[in-house]
Amino acid sequence: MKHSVNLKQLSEELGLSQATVSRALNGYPEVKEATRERVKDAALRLNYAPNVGARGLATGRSMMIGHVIPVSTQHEMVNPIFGDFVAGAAQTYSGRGYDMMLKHVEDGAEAAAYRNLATQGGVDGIIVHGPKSNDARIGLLTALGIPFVVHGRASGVAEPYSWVDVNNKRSFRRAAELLLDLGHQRIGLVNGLETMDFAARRRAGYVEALEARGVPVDPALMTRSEMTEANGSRAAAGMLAMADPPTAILASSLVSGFGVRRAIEEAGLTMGLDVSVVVHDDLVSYLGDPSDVPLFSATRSSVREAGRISAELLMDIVENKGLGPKTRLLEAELVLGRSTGPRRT
Amino acid sequence: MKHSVNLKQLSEELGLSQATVSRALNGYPEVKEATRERVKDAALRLNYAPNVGARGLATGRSMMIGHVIPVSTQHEMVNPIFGDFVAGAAQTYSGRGYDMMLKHVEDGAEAAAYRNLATQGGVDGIIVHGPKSNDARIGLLTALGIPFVVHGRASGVAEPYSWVDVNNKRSFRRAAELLLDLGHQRIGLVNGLETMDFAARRRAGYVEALEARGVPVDPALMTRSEMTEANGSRAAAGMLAMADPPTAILASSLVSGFGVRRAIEEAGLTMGLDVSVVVHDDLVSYLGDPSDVPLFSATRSSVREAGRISAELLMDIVENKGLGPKTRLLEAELVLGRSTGPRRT
DNA sequence: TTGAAAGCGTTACCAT
DNA sequence: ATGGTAACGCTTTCAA
Repeated sequence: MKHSVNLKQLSEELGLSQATVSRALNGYPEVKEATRERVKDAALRLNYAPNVGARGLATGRSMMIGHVIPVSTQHEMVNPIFGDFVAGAAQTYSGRGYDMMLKHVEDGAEAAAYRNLATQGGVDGIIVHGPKSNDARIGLLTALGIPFVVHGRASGVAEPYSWVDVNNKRSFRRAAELLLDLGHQRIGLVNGLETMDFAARRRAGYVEALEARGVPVDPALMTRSEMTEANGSRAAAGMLAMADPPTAILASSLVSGFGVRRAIEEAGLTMGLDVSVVVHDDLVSYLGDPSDVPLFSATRSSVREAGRISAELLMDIVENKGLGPKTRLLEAELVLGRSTGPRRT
Repeated sequence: MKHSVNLKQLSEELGLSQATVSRALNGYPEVKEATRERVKDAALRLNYAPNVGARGLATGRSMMIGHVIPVSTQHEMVNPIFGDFVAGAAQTYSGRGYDMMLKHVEDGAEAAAYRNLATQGGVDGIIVHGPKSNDARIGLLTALGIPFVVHGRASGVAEPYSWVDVNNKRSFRRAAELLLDLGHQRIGLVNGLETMDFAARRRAGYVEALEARGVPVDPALMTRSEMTEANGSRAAAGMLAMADPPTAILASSLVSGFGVRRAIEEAGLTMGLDVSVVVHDDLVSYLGDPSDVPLFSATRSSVREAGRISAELLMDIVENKGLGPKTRLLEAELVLGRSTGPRRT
């Protein structure tokens, strides 16, 4: 049983030309209103929907935006914020008639994958996830001439490009300032991998705050590793075992914050009393009321918002509503947990 | 600057016909090896990639699988397992030359959206997420004749269809049996919304276990609500406030498990001592070593595996490698936490 | 206000 | 082993 028709069949059924039917359906003004209604009815009745491939061929636009899933084969963790970002973006696309394509790319084949994505005509634009400080993809996509927006920034890239990012640097400067205000002089930083641009910015903010107060920056108090609980725990444990341990720790994510908490407990210390902890989180959390949970809060909606904004920006670029590269700097969420003055100074 | 060519330009450059070039690139055996090499080189050099729309038109296949994002506008929570499932699926698609399209659908427009998805020729198959016990989408997609695989099952649907599911019922039967073995007679169930098929199955397993032992099933000990921390907490608090409170609680997810734990603490009780807790989890967790965490463990990889299996199954169906509907029943992860015998009986 | 026909970039059938 | 050419289903220019 055939459950749908194509344009030709629809037009024959109506006794109209394909051209007229197409115009009627696409809202061209020159079509008589009566005709348009008749066409719309028939389209609905016969279950007509234009073939996307054919339409793409004819218009040169695919109405599709590509996202590349940021999974490295080495550490096979899917970034937990990815789901929410994508959900926000997809919703926004759908509102303007676009769809979203998700592409999985193996580690080695990165360049080829982006090149194909840009060449195959399958997508009108691309969102770049998880930029490194000096990310080759930006140059590549610029050269290829396909519209793209980076979620995050690449500090090492000189040429202009469009991005949407959270204010990581200021967020970490503020967090450090807060701890400094409380009297802490030795503040540990448990950071993510600093090849990732966001992590580098976070450290910069932290360092900036210390230097502004003349507090020495101790490299031994700055760790960087993938943001897992185990790493956070290891990093914090190392610091706490020092001869001159930190009285406060600034953790770069919900996940490493878990590890930090664990390390503090295992060291026989009390969080918020012996050691203050501040966690930055643009991460997925499933906990409801922050007041019940000392360590972190839920910021899922902010990630979705970032997805929405990036999507909007990219579609504008695709549709040429904006000329040069555009950017959006968002507020970072800063979650304060158990932050008191130093105790054992 | 043009950075890529189409088939025509490529063939002209080579002095060959488009047909030959196409065959060479698509691995047809009748092409002379020397020619094939020459073509491949040129394709790489001139940055040729076949236009997906045109190819789709010609072949009748889009090499794309559609997923519909399960976000209801009411409770705007993206299911946390979605990200991992999708990552597993995307990886599998990519291995066989498929891509993944993610479609956001507003609550009201469900039917129309699936109908278009099936009609537009944009996808070769569909994965259905979050089935209700009597899910209309299954009948719709079957009628439309497009290949699809359901992640989960719809108990109320009589017609055959393909699905991949976790053994929720047996998992909950076992969990309840475990608690019964420990001597518990009053076991609370904090379940998800039972319009969702998985939640109904979970309750069935729980009830089955109790009835098999002749333990009365108390409706007051069975709650159902969306699986959030707040709901889990509310549900557990209600039970604990009863004249005859449960000595053990079976929670339907990591998230509600959090809430249960909170309620127990707030009631001034001790988990594992006053109240035992067992959590079922096919959910995302970011914690490393389960031994450190009494309540739950990480099962992210199992969700990705489900994504992989569903993807593989669907592609087989699309490619007609299997005839009738096929199914796969997976082991459910059952996480035991602080489960001791009843204390205050 | 409508129709005819020329693409859009492939693949696949039929020749050679 | 290779070439010519008709689809595939749509949009859009040009005519009427």
